[in-house]
Amino acid sequence: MTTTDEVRWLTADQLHAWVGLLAVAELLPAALDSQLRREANLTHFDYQVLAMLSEAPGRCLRMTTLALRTSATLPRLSHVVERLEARGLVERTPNPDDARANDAHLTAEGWTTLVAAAPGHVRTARALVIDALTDEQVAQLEAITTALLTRLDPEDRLARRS
Amino acid sequence: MTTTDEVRWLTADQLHAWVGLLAVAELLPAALDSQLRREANLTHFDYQVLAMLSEAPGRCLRMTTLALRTSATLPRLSHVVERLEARGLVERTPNPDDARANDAHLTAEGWTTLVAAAPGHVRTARALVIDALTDEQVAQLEAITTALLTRLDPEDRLARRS
DNA sequence: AGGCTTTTCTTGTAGCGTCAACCTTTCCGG
DNA sequence: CCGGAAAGGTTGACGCTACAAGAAAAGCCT
Repeated sequence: MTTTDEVRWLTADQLHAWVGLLAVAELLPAALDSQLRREANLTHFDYQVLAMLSEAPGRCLRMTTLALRTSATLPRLSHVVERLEARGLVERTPNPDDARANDAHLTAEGWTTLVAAAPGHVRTARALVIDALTDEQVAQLEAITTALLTRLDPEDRLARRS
Repeated sequence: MTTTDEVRWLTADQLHAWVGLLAVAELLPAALDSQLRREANLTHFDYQVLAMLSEAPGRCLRMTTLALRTSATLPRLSHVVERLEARGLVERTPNPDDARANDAHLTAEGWTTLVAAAPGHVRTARALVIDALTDEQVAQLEAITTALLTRLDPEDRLARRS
């Protein structure tokens, strides 16, 4: 895999931005997990699953669609939904149109759990990210993440609800 | 923990930036792990450990210092170094000045492993992040991550080599 | 010096994610 | 139709991380 090309090392500015991004990518998920574990006994990924279901029509999505919306692999989602189902927050039912597919839908208890967890989560999002930036920086961040996702997620599988 | 204050929900712009950042924080570490696993049989965290040691004077750091430099908990580092030591990439020796402390230092084999892995890693960093952004955006990203780290890492434990 | 706290690091366990293998069902070419 | 390939999910095993507990040395206070 080592081409004969010379390596183009990073400049000091580029290195700073790179190291900063790595640190954020390392610390942010841990911080979100920690807060949600404490206050709602949920993983951040659990929360995302419940949130995506809550926004879907009928609060119901096929497993594959849900996996794409949450940027997760199918085995991972399968395991997580299995646990959420054991806790009564989600239910799986066979899809009537396609016997291969399974529909995951949010239970009433899952809905109340999500509603109870949401305020604390949003507060954390503000405290750690949004309120630490100027409005201009928020706009810049949106443009930057969009650019990065074209590389990180070429098929653009992410939720584009608009 | 639910204060009586009303929740300040996110605006559409803020939500976009937030969701984008979450997706990046989810996908970037996975992509880096994947590339390094394939080409060098290293975790991205393994790589960071080796890289930090390589930059230290004498290619040697105390475990606690190394943990701070890599934003890791001490148990995590202890386990990782144990595996790296089993592979001959790192060695642990008791610190002569403080009998509680252990020094981790890079072996010759660890150095060659790191040197072999570095070009591919830098290429990935460019392909996924740096080359996807304009110079102006790189500067913006550096400012944004710096602002975020004051919240995510209040004690500012991260490497500040300058 | 004696005892208490703090620091430093290791260990063990439980939980979560990845990977490979597998089983169905559906699609599609001939 | 029928047989092979693809799509949709599940399962089990393995590896890594967090958390809690513990051991040992250093610092501190009197």
